[in-house]
Amino acid sequence: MAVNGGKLDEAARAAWLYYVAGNTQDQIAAKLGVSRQSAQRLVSLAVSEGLVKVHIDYPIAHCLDLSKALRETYSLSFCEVVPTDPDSTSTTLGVAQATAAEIENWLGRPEPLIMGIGTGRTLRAAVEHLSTMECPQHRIVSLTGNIAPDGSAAYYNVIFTMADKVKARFFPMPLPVIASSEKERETLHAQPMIRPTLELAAKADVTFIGIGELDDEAPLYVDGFITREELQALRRAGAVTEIIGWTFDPQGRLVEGITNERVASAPIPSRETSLVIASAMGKKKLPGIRIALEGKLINGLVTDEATAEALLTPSLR
Amino acid sequence: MAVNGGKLDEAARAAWLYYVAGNTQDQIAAKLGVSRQSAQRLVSLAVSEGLVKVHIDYPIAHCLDLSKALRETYSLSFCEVVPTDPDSTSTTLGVAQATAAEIENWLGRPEPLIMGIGTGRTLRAAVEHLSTMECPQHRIVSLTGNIAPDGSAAYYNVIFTMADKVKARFFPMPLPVIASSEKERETLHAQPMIRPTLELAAKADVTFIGIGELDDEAPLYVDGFITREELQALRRAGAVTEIIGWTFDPQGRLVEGITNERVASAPIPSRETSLVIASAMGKKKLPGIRIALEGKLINGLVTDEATAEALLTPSLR
DNA sequence: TCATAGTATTAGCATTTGCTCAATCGCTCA
DNA sequence: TGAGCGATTGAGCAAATGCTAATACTATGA
Repeated sequence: MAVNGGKLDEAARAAWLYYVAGNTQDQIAAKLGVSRQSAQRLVSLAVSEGLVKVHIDYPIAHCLDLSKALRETYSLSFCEVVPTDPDSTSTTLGVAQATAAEIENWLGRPEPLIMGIGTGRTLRAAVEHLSTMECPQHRIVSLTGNIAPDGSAAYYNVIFTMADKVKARFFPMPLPVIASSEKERETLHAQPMIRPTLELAAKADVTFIGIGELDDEAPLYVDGFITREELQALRRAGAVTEIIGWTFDPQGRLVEGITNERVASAPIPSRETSLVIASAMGKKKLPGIRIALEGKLINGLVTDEATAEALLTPSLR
Repeated sequence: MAVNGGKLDEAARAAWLYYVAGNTQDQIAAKLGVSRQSAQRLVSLAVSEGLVKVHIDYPIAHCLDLSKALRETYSLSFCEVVPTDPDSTSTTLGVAQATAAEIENWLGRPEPLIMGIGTGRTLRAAVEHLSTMECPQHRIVSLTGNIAPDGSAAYYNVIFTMADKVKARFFPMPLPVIASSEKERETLHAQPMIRPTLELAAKADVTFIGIGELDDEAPLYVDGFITREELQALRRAGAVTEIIGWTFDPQGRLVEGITNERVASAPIPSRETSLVIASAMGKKKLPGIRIALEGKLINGLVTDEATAEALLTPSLR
């Protein structure tokens, strides 16, 4: 650790000399007393370790227009649109960074607040972009259980990753994502360790969530929280999208009778009294995002240009 | 403006594709439908226009140690130490960026606050690194007059530059930096436009200042606020450093009888009830920083490694 | 002491980037 | 209409960067 820390220290220094002071790698090598190649390694290590944060501080007109249009069309309190890289296959590029910036923005406030955190690939990517911060005044509460079907910690439950980066009071949910029966869920929720956490989640000032698909790569199915049969039953019952374990039909209603009665997650916090921000982009998520917007399941959105444009084109449904 | 804005828009997009999405300039050129060289130009334009903000998000152990040591030695409430580039001749490299980040940090808070702003090269460089922000809840007050001896706006009075970047309520001081007599100063200060500004300055929650030398390149002299004779007289009277127009001797006392009676600046706000952060680095500023620290003229500091180390070496005085 | 596995370092090369200079474009004004 | 002039563009090249494969080093255990 000390060795590794020392290495990162050097990497940070090299990256500083490179990006901030504008040195070439040769100059850095000379200053740090290493070879040119080692200097290059240090810089690229710093980049790959996420030590180097780049952001483009200019409101691109088209993105601003889209974000304004989305805010008006769906009466959102918050909306951020990042550029699209047409060739990239990533489903988080840009959105992750912007979400991280918004999370940091909230955590940077001195007055204590409660932040709710959902789950998923996008949110995980966002959390990986967080800076290390000290904010013991805040409470961060997971909205979903963190126990995978095999008993291990669910990988895409981001709260533990977040705890590595941010010093705050964390409230994970030591629960499965979906209980085996409605009764079990009630029992679990009544536990003295769980109840206060659920109450905290309901009081969140701001909440960040992802939006899940229910196609063949549905995260809920891929991660083993539901069976293939349950997935198919959900789809037959009209479920199209999933948010923190809850599945919704195209009208934004919870699909009844299959898994929702057993979902152990907290409900989505109130959109009347708090901010619920979804981060999602990409064609596959489009129907889900639309449902979340039209069903008023969210009142904040981080997405990319291409998705924003599609959301503003009413034609294809 | 529309043309220029459109250009910056493209530049921002190119920079985003380059730095965030990780494209090469050839790929960017293809996506934007321009030549490789044009793409390169757009990216470098974005960099030179300051659209690209890079920061290294890793606490370099040595810098942290120094900042902690400085905090303890001089009972500071705030201290930030940035790396030193041994070859750089800049007197602002790193410190400007770190100061800008700290200013942004304060301005990002939702609760209204009063920020005092001094003057000088370092502060100006810091302000140039600020992002554009909307924060109408805050009030930003200049501690020094902004009228140069020739009647024009004083260049190193940073409040107008800051107003270009940040949307807040600004309170400049339509005064010369040094009045022609003690009496004139009293008259000026009694003016209905000035008095409330001075009162505001005294209530600042946080204040950012630079530290000026009194050698032959003393900013006060170079910018024409004092004559060569006055500079020499100040030095003979023991003055070593200058903060927002006020000159101090090695014990941190105001030097009497030469210019201080005529300085039209607001006093340095209280270090008991507010945070006063100085940004300065470099050998030439060392005596000034020392005086500010030992004389308790400040309770916050942004500096670089080399300067920090020198400040912690008591030997040479 | 020596073998060994894993890690770190170096050399060399292909790619990418930044810069200069000459050519072209587009706009203004006579 | 066309000369003049600044701004923009593209070609070519030198510098900087990133990658790969080969080599050296280090720590561990027999």
